[in-house]
Amino acid sequence: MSAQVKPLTSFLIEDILAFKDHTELKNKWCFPKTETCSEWAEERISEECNSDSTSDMQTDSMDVPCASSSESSGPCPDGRQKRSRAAFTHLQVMELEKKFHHQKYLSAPERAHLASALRLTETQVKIWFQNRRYKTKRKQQTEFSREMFKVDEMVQRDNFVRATLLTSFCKTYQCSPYPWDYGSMWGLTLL
DNA sequence: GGTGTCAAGACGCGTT
DNA sequence: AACGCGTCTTGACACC
Repeated sequence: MSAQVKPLTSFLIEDILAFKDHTELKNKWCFPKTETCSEWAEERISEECNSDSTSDMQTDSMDVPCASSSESSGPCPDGRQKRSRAAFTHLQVMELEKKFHHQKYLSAPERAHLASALRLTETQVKIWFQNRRYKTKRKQQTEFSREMFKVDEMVQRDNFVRATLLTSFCKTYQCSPYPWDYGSMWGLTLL
């Protein structure tokens, strides 16, 4: 690891300790119920120290994406290599989310820096941001269409009320011809 | 078994 | 040609 880049877990744990809303963080990342956020972070620090003292090459389970169980299981019976799906750790996702919240696009140097800090490949960071932008867009679109559906419902209800009122009005006062004969002129939509 | 989530694959497009 | 992007799909996985 380069000298400029902070060791990952310390880098992230400092942020977690600085995180104000522990409850939100715990809910988001499903910390064990008995653990406070600080306890959890401190435990991770001690884990990091232990792992550092044992082996530099040993991968920290908190930092490195979990390889899927299939990855070690080899190729499929038909000979094709079984596709694996890396599951990023909570800390990695949290850092990515934080960065994404701050900026939706990364420059190449920023991507390289983040990738090395999170011990991911640049491609993984790039794809994560790509997928994240798409996810945001999709969410916005569904919210928008839900709103439009609501508006449409309101307009229809409004038209129905207008039509009902006009009908009863005309019946009461025996209007002839009925107002809907002038609908196009008045710009009314009668059901 | 059905379903949702998510990293990665595929494809087309624009930019350099 | 190489690259990054948006978009949609796929496959692995977890949860019920």
